[in-house]
Amino acid sequence: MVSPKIFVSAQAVADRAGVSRSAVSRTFTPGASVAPETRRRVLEAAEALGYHVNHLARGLMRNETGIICLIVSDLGSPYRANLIKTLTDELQAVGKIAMLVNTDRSDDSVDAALRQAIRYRADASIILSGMPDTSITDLCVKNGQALILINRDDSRPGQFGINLDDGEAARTVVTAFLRAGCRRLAFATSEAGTPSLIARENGFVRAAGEQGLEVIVERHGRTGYDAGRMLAQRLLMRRERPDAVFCATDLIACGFMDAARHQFSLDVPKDLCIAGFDDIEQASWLSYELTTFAQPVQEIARKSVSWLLAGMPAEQAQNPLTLHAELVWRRSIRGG
Amino acid sequence: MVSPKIFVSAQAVADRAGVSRSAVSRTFTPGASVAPETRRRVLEAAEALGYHVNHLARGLMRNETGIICLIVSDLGSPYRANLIKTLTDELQAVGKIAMLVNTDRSDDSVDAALRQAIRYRADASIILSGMPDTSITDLCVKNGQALILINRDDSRPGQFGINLDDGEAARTVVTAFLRAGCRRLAFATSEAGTPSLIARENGFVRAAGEQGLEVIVERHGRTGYDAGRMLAQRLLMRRERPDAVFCATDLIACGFMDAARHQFSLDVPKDLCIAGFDDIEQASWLSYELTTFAQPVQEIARKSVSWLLAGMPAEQAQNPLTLHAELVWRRSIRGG
DNA sequence: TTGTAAGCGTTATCAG
DNA sequence: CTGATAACGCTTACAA
Repeated sequence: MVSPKIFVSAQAVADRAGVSRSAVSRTFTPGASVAPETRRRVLEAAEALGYHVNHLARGLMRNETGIICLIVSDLGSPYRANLIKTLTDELQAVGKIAMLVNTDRSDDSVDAALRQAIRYRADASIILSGMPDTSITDLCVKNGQALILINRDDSRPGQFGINLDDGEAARTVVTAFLRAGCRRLAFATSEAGTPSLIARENGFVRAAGEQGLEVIVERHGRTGYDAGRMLAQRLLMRRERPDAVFCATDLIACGFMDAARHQFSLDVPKDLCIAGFDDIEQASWLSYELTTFAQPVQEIARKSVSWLLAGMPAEQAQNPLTLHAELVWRRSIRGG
Repeated sequence: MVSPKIFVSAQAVADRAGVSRSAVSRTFTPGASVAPETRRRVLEAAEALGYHVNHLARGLMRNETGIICLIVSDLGSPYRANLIKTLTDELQAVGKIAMLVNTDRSDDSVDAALRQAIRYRADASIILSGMPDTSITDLCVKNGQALILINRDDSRPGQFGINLDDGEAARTVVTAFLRAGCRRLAFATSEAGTPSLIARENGFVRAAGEQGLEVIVERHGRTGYDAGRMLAQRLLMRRERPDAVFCATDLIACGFMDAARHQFSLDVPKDLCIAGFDDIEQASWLSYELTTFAQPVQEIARKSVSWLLAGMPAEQAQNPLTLHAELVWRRSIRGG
């Protein structure tokens, strides 16, 4: 950094407008009482000088910075990118600003991220992936920092959790597979062990069990396209090849489908039915036309923001909010 | 916001450790001189109290906040998401933090974003899309805010520009198409009019012209998959169907390829050669295997950050930096 | 409605 | 090496 950084201050504006600096402050404080004429002169001077309120100093006094910290891993994936996009949109719409912390590098980096949030006195942190230590989340809550956990499944007091009904989605898939005449069910997932992935797996195995069917569960690597290809490799080489696969995410499903078609020359959905989860953009592409569950991204973002503004509704104080993931029917399962 | 927000201050730590607050400050300032014993006691007290330096206050004094503002549209697209991910990674590695502003909503929102950057006294802004008014960029530069423009093609003094050699890439494509025996060239692009898209178009038309070939340029809608499908619809219904298409981005190429195969039953690359640009993850998926140009994302991020830290190298003071986009050869062009 | 003055949590300066 | 003191740019009683 070489720059001089000489920003214009409220004092300078006050001098030019011939008023006190409090008058300047009030002009830029919504709802403060200031005479129209004073206001006009202040705004004129501010415009001429290129004045912008220093939000750092303001945050120092007001004890509210307007900064919301987004803590996220796997930011490059379509689902996450979309969620971030929607969240920043909603935040900006109410005058907040997003601070972005990427936790791809290491495992304890969620803690580090949360510490950053505290240092910048963020009004809240939204955790989209990874689990922080309770010690540090306690610190956040103690310091009055709101904490929102998305798809993380746990619900400690003082935190706001949003989850999906992965269990119900899993039941829906089993029904669809059965109706398509499938009997040999498989679940393809990664080794990540994320709460939502686990919920989908357990839900699927249980629902299949209730129909008297056993599920082959295969897991491999990091959640993504390559994992899907690898999982197909393993599952489709079996003697008793599955005829229906529920993939933990759409990315896995895309990889799985590609391997099934291009490497095993299978016809989807004739030889093999596939379902995914997330409804990423690629799921609707002509090469996939994947039947999947849509994450209610918009609603997740809206609920989060409204909670930030209005405080936690009493009903949610203890239990996390559970939203519905809607089935999007496309061609990867027979007989829609 | 309901929360009380009682953060612990340096004073509290000083009291507990039995030292002055300057001692506390020095303990957390890299390179400041403080006795080991004092340091130990301060750290102990800080740990016990859960103290974290207030970066807002620090920024106020130091005139350096550590905040870098990322201004971006189309954040959900694979290329942009990946760039953001890489940039935040690189920024965090040197102790900076990213502030994210989404400019999808309106056209003048880049200006609004830049104003946010000023309000929070960001050390720099990195503009990944859209063009701000010169009036506001001048304001940034005047205030000592560094400004980095990526793929924006212009180069005003005090700003740091990074571009790709789209022209050379275009020449390379023409050569590849000719070698594959293609004669009827087309360029598929959106109506966005982004500098890089225009550079690719002009470069392609020119390079083809040098070989005595004319290019059919078709443009439609917003840059993305759907535009690609639509463009295929138009181009492939022509009497003289093109036998080679250069798509302005990979997303367009994916849509184009899908439409060509699934709606026009064409064989890629036998009936039709396709090239894209960006090398997004999907380009390597088995359903596409798209020949494309890789954006040097890592290098873009590295250069940006190093410029932030070290200041602008003299050679780049006037001219933007031009990086090379490497051809990634896959199966969508015949005869690699 | 306005100005004055105190204070937010830091860091930089400067004696000791 | 340490501690007092003065900024930094703002908001907000409080008094005028």
